[in-house]
Amino acid sequence: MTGTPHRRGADRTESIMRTTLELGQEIGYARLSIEAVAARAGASKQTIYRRWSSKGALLLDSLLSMNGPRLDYPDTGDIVADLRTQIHAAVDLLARPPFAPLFKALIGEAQHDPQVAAALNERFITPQADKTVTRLKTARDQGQLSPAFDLDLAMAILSGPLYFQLLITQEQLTHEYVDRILDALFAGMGPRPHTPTSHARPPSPSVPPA
Amino acid sequence: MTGTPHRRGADRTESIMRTTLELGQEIGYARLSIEAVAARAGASKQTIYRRWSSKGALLLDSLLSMNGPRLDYPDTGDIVADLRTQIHAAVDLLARPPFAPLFKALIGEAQHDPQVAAALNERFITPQADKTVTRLKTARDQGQLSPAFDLDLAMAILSGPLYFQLLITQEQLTHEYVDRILDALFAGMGPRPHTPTSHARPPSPSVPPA
Amino acid sequence: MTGTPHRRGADRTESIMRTTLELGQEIGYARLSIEAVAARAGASKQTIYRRWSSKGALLLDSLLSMNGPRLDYPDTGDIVADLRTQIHAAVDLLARPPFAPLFKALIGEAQHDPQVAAALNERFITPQADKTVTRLKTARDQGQLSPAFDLDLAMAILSGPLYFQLLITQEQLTHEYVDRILDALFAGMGPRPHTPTSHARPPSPSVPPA
Amino acid sequence: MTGTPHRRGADRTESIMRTTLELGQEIGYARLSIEAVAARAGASKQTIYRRWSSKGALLLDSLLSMNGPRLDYPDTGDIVADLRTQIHAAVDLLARPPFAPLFKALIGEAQHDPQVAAALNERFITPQADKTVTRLKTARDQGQLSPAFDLDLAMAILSGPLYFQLLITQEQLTHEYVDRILDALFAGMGPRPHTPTSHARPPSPSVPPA
DNA sequence: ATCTAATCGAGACGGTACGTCCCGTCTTCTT
DNA sequence: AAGAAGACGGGACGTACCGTCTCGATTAGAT
Repeated sequence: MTGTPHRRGADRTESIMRTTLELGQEIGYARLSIEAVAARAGASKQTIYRRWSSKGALLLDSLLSMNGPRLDYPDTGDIVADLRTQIHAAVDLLARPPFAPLFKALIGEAQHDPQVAAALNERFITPQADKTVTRLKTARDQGQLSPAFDLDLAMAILSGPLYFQLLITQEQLTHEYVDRILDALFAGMGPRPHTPTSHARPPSPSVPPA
Repeated sequence: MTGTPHRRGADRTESIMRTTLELGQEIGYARLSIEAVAARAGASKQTIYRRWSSKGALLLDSLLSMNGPRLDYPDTGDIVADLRTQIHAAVDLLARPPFAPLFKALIGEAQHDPQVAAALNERFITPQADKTVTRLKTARDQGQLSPAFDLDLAMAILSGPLYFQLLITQEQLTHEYVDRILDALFAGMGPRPHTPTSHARPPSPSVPPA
Repeated sequence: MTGTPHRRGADRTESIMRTTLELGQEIGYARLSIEAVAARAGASKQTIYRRWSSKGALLLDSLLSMNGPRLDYPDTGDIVADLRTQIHAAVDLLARPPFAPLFKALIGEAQHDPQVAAALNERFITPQADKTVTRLKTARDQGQLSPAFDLDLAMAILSGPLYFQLLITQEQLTHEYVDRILDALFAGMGPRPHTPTSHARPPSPSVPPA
Repeated sequence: MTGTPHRRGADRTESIMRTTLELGQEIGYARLSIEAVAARAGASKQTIYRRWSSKGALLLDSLLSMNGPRLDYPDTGDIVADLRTQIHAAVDLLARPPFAPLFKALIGEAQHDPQVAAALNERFITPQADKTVTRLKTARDQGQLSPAFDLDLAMAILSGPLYFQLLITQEQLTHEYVDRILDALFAGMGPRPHTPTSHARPPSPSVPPA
């Protein structure tokens, strides 16, 4: 007689994902084994393999199941402030413990598992990109964005520097760093009469080109 | 005294690294085993473990040993053109077969192996960043760069979008895409009288030195 | 419920033991590796380690599983003849090819593996000793044995010389040699009027059954 | 610079053998490696391999080099007493710590290494047997031994039971046990008017009862 | 309410690779 | 010339997990 009777379906799915996150946080993704998840979750390996085709797939689902603070854009009318708000939230969730190591590991996994890469894009990156582009479109219509700015590049330009910090240099990703990146991006690298962007401050009456 | 551990030592080292790249290209990093490298290189596992503490460390060394086309900056006087040249070269080497999969896998490995992450930064990323910053400093002194631009962010802003494309969306990284990113970055996202940047065209005599 | 762990369990066990004996005979115990047994038996190493904790334990089980000619004592009424019969059978089985080398190796293993030593005694030596003592008791009651003879020493005195020949001098252990030893033991080393023991000949009507 | 300069020849030989015994006593023969002996003795592996062809050969030499209390027979005129004295000495040396485990291991090694078996016989067993037979011959001439006793069997019959106790049952080998064996052997197993053997007492005038 | 089919926990199984130990040979440098 | 040091190819160790596979016990829905 086992302690708990066999529970089925969604029940099992959910408890396996919860265990995956727990165990992943404790020992790290690299040392996480399906065997160990099964043991800790009181599930059989079959039950896991029935649902997920790989460790990466399991982790992806587990992370997405967190249903953490929804990463949705506010619209206060100030695009830079809104980006800042949203990116701060994303950074808080994904670039800090306890989930940063797992999120990073997931991206690591995507480097040699095309299925994980595809699923990650489909279920997380693209939706996030869509929201960003939508919000930026509104801003462009309001004149807060250079009309020449190529929105297709938005995600790469906005997120790229942050992923770089997260994945490559692996230095701490602070709010202050996010702000500096945003300021630099809005100002541009090119030479011009230095019109100090006001974006680092609370929403000022936007759109005042002379 | 030669400085090298022994002739046969260096010999073995080199042949093991060559085999690692070969085999890694054939079967992919994930399925690459130290056992298999040893077998193909005609070396014993100990000989490999004597030199490298992990598969990641071995791959890092192997990739760096390629001594491929040196990724050094030209200085034609036009910063955008020079960045373009240099980044095109980097993309050709690292974001295309045969090395892209291994380079991606290496970064993947860095996500759960701090030693690999540290070595990657120390031996590849930081030197590359230093060269970039040096070249940008020259450009700033020549007025080709916004004096307000924070050079500490340069690598993140310039490389981030490319790594994003390489690691996250995993879409093809073309020269054309690089150019678009560069243009967008120099123009900036912020609204302003659209002074078309000249960077896509041959170096214009921008701000002569006094 | 069958009592056996599963049909396939017993199957595997049996085929591994058979392979052990085969391979052991071919290449000798010293060069016998669990790795090789696994490979030849088409089993995984884990399957072997699940059942046996060491090479010695595996060999012991394999040898005992032979269920060769049962080494049981006859009782013809003539103790010396019966000992001779039984010891001849034991010698034929354990002191000659194909099993002698493995049996010797097993005893060799017992010299540095207490578990093997204990198991060897418990499962082979002691049972054999018990049978011997039982048969000797009957003989003593019939006056065929010196009443002063210490039965606790029986195994050591009867088997010792044979193990000495087998393990130490490593000369051939012939039936003739066994007979000479038996004669000498029954006669004793001490001086006395040489009453020729009849034991070297067919059972003479010594002490008729009542 | 090493602490001690390279010493040569016999010096090295002797220190390696000493280390072998030391280390063998500490960790047991099974876990004793030539690598470890070399390290502890401050010798190179070559130096060991130059002198000994196997671990067994090294151990044999090391044990024989002890030059312990010479196992030579006294001749007090009482054969049983002399055997007792000599065997007690042998047991004290070889069947007790610290050398028993190594001696047993050596015999174990002889079971799968014919070279060790041959050397063990040639250099230890046979010489010992010769001494025994010589002493027994004297005793026979003095009428202390059955004239029918086959001296070729002497070693097997006298030593066999002790080796049995040492190698097979692996129970403690006490002086008392030795005495009981001697008594039983001299008395013989066969039935006869129970003439209590006097062997446990000082040499009584042997020679048969009329 | 019973039966049947799906699902589960448990864990054996063949397999691959791990990282380690030690083998016996070899090369190099030291004394 | 002899030795210390230790690199080297090789073989095996015992372990960890992989993904697949029985095997009964449990459970839910169809009868």
